[in-house]
Amino acid sequence: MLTQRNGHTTEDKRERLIEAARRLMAERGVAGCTTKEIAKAAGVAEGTIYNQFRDKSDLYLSVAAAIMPEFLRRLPDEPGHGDPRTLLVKVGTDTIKAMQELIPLFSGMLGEPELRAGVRERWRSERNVGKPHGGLTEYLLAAQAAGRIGDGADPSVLARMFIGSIFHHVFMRLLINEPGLEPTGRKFVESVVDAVLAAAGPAKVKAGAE
Amino acid sequence: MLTQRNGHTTEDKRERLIEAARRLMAERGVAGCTTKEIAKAAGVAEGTIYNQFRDKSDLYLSVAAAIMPEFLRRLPDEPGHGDPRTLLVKVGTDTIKAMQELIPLFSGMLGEPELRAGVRERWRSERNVGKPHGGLTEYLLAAQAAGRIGDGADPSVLARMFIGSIFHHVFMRLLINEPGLEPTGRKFVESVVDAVLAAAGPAKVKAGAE
Amino acid sequence: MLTQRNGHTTEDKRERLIEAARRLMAERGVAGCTTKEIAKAAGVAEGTIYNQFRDKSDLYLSVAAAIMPEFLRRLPDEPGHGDPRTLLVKVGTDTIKAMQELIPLFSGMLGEPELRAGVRERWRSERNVGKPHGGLTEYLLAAQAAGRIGDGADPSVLARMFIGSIFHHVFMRLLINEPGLEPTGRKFVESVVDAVLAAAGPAKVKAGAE
Amino acid sequence: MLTQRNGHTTEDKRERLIEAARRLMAERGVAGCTTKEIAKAAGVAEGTIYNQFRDKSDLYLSVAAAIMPEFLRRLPDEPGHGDPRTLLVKVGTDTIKAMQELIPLFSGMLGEPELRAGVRERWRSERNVGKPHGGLTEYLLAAQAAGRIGDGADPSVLARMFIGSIFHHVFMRLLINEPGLEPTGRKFVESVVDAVLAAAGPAKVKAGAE
DNA sequence: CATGAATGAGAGTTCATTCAT
DNA sequence: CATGAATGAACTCTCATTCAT
Repeated sequence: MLTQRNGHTTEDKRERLIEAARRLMAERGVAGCTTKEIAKAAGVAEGTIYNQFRDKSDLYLSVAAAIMPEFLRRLPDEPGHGDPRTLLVKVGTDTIKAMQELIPLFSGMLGEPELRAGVRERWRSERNVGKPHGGLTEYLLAAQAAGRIGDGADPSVLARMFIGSIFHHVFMRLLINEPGLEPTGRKFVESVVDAVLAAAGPAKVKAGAE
Repeated sequence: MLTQRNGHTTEDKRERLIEAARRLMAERGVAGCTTKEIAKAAGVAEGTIYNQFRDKSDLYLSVAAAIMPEFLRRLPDEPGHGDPRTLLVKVGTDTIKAMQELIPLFSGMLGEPELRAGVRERWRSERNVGKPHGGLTEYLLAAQAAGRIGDGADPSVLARMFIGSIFHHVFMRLLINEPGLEPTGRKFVESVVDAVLAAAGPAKVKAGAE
Repeated sequence: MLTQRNGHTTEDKRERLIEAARRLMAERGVAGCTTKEIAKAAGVAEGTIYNQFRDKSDLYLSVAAAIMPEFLRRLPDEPGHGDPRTLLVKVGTDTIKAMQELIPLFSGMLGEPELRAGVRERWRSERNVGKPHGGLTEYLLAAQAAGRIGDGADPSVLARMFIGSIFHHVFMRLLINEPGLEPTGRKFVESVVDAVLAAAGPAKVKAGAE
Repeated sequence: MLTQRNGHTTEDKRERLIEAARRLMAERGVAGCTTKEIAKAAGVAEGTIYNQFRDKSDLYLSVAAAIMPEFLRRLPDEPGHGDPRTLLVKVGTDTIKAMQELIPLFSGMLGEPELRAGVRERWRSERNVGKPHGGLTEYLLAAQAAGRIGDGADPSVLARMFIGSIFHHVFMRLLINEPGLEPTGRKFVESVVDAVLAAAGPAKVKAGAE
């Protein structure tokens, strides 16, 4: 690993840039984020961005690529254990937190076809990335199979409703910035989870009876 | 009605600008929309924008103000009649169409605090504007009271799930632009409506039995 | 005289425009003065300016032409009477007041050769206009001839020093806007008058001895 | 010294911009001076202005800051030597030259309160800057103390008359641009100096008798 | 590979001027 | 002659990108 004279490695710089861009983009949106600011926040020269990334779009895509795996890792590898309601509430509040970064990022890409093509390209290779309900669908399917939640509804639809509600909730909060909204939105998540479980119908197995 | 030298009326110009901006913003997002392009698309000189609107933000807010009432008008004034499922599917597909314009518009505002403050200001005066689930909540409440849908879930939560699912669906489609997705997304809406009705629980009154 | 339906005469509009332009230009300088503002201040439509004046420059020149005669009228027609010192102090304080309008006007013309050519043209036809020391020179010459002030210096030079001191004084005040400076600058004028009289040398005739 | 790709040094660019702005502003005034022109005259891209200066105002203020020290340096450090008349004539002709740059610069600032505030701010820290008669006052005071000029008048007033006459002279020349006026105005300066010395009264010490 | 001054296309905005009414 | 919406050239300033060091 090459160590530079300032004590940072090259790999470091790339990561620092992604980290800085991620933070700034979550705060101010993509449009309000200049390369100068990102470089300064990362503690590197502006030109360094162009050594590490092809252009600004490439940096954005790398930020997106860095966030998604974390986002998807919210879900348990083994869905059979624990109370589904408790788990879904946890997943929901985690999702709220993650969405606060993801939404400004994605929103800034809407108007730029090239960026969108890039993100599409990158996501094609990764399972479930870009389809945030995908992992959740698998979890719900497994939970239905185990009888831990009802099987009265398509788990894919349940997952979309769950994610969609939270997505919309966070989006509107970012847009309107109502000071009254509770920061984590736990109560909101709980009511959504209850509605999702109600849509699924009665479980075959009592929760917590493992 | 005063006719200007180019054959258009004054009122016309303002409307044409809003119409052009609306179209371009839905296509390319707010950021990818220059005043020059908007003026050209409206068949008007760039300076005319500044006769009709204080600045570009004011034009954006006017576009938003023009879209929202149309969006809210989707809902029936009298919720007691018609099959709830049929109606909700209609509302859902209308919402999909409206969201295709609203989402690029709103997304472009996320990074700009001043725009957001402006939209907040304008919406404060209008009932339900900016809270797209509000009108729907009222409809569902009335439908529950009439026994046309089940009352096993908070109608506000049902409305959020309904709107949220569609919002997220359209957003991701705009982002990923999967050519495979059906344009109107009717099938998607139907499955969401079914899940919402399932979450509400069994209706007291048979649908269509009026 | 043609009377318009709003009760103003055409001549009125021209005067009102000149008056409004004069006020605004003294306040904000020529550059900070738009045709829209001037028209509004005059209570007429913007287009009316172009009925009354060829263009904005023509309006400026008309303002200049309106101010100068007033400025020159400060001097007494018959210089033989009154105490020269008292009179010069009066002339000086009047000049300060006039300069507060003239300097922003002239300053705005410096960078525009066409305006300058216009003002040169107009002033060529009027005696002493544009040579503000000219009238004063004549007064001082007469006062010297009458023995009311000393004849130890060229009256033209004395006049230039007198006017120049005040011009510079007002200019710097407009530039720096020192709040400490007394508004009328009477004390400053008195000291300048004393120095001018000192430069002229002792008078042959005692002041006030007529 | 870092050499940039076009062969100029960085320090060079800043100086070249100030030099170009100074020349153009003296020629055409501040208002008639675009950033595009200044950049072109300096042989630099327009954007470079904004690397070196916060905005156009900052460039103006830097030009002003560059001119003033030169202007003040006209005065001798040791006022006791040389014939006062000869020296004052030299100072006067130097002042005429300097004023040809200073007046267009200052005139352009009259209508812009922010610029004026900026120049006030910068001048507060430098002795005598912005009070062009200040240094001259000190010289005249010393000359009076040495008996080389008369002490019959307040040296501060004498200095103001001297500077004021020249200021007004140059201003009107810039405004009217009479081709007949001699370029340096030496004769004018001589007559002013004579009047100033006359106002001061007879010297105690014969000129040139050191 | 790191740097950051230099670049210039292009953004939003202003404003003197025109002209159909 | 009065009006004021329409006009578009020209302005200041931003910012992703380049490249000599």
